[in-house]
Amino acid sequence: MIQTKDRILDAAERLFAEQGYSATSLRSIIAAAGVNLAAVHYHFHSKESLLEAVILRRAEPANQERLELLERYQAEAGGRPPALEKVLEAFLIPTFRLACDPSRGGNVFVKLMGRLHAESDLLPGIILAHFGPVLMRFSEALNRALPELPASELLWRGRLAMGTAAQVLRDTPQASLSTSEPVSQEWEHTMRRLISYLCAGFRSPVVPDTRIPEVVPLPETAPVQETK
Amino acid sequence: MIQTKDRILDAAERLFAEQGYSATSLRSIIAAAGVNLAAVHYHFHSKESLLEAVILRRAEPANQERLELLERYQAEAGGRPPALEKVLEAFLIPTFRLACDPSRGGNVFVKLMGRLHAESDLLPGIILAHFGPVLMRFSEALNRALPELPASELLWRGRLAMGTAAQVLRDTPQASLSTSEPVSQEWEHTMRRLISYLCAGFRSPVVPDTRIPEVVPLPETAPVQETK
DNA sequence: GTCTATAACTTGATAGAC
DNA sequence: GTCTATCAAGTTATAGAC
Repeated sequence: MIQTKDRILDAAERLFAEQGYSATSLRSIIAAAGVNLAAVHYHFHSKESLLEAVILRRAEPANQERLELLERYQAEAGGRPPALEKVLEAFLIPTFRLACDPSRGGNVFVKLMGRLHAESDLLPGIILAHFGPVLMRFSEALNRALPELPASELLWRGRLAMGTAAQVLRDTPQASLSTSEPVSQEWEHTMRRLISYLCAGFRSPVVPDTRIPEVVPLPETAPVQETK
Repeated sequence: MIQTKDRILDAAERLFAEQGYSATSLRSIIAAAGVNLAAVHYHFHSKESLLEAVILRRAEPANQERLELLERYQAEAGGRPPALEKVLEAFLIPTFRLACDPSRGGNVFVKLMGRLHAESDLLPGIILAHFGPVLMRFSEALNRALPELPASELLWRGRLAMGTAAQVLRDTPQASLSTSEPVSQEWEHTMRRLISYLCAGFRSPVVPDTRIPEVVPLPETAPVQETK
């Protein structure tokens, strides 16, 4: 029989994904899991810690996979930086693999991540800290795949890409979850389409900043010649 | 002195945007607005109706503007369908105009919309109904701007674009709100960059569907002629 | 580890005086 | 229209028996 701890995690994962964090009460979770309220506090101290545990259970191995994939692609490229497509793939494959493996939460978890991405203002920064190293490695890889793009623009587009991906994770229906093992076909296609879309965005022409730069007044004590 | 009703709307708008709908209590709203709890129920029946009122106050005129702009661009194009850039502009200009007019909620409202876009599973469909006509007109315009793109792909990319825009609205800092009137410069630039990014995505190559089509078995009892 | 019981508090909503 | 007072229900969290 499945452990109480896992049943709580499963139920919480599903309900958080469906209704959001604050809209989901611990009581609805224990009802769905068929366990006692006190068990939640025994295993996970608090509601917030429960959310963190729900996330870490999936995100930890997925992030590991992401780094391994990126490293492999870098090795395959033989010294040269891997192409943009490959970098995105290294990030998205583990994501979509989660999405089609029922034993790893299936569609539910990625939906949760898509949600939290918007709700995250009130999320404990601790959670985001777990994604820190991964994000750093990938932004570095993006930088090398798009050397022409100014760093600030790259950062911005990176965030847009995250928003776009979150959108896909959120509203892709939970269709083929009950189907057989390599459900991947549908997801594979979705991922290819997403990557094509994202690459085009990353490579779109940079719009020059035509703003009038703010005039920063020189300190009064500045000598005359310094203005040049 | 400002009416109670408006003070409630203002406070609710800000708090919903900052914390999300379910995480914001009516009591925190009345505290911020400096009004009585009963006043909320007097003016807006319920919490849900309050949210609806908050949205409609801004969305109604913005949607009007969107339709007018689209119509103007169509007239300017003289019979021919306006370019993709123009269609996106017609949708986004009113959005970003909201974002830089302090008297119309400024950054706060667009942030709320960015949030609700993700939280919307539990939102009353009534609200989305108000956007219905606008979305219909624009998807039609998009279709004519991109005649080569299959309808299903266009719909999908349209949703991605909404997700991308929501991301921008959500995390653009509330910087220049306190600055002088035509704050627009910063937003104008942001909008241009967003449009460039989105156009590239819309025009990215379509990934062919390599999935094996599912075999639909014919019903055994079906007579040959009856199907028609 | 799992339960019951309950504390301590917050929530949305309403009735009724002014 | 605006207030006070209050309801009924729901919330997270904990103490203590088994």
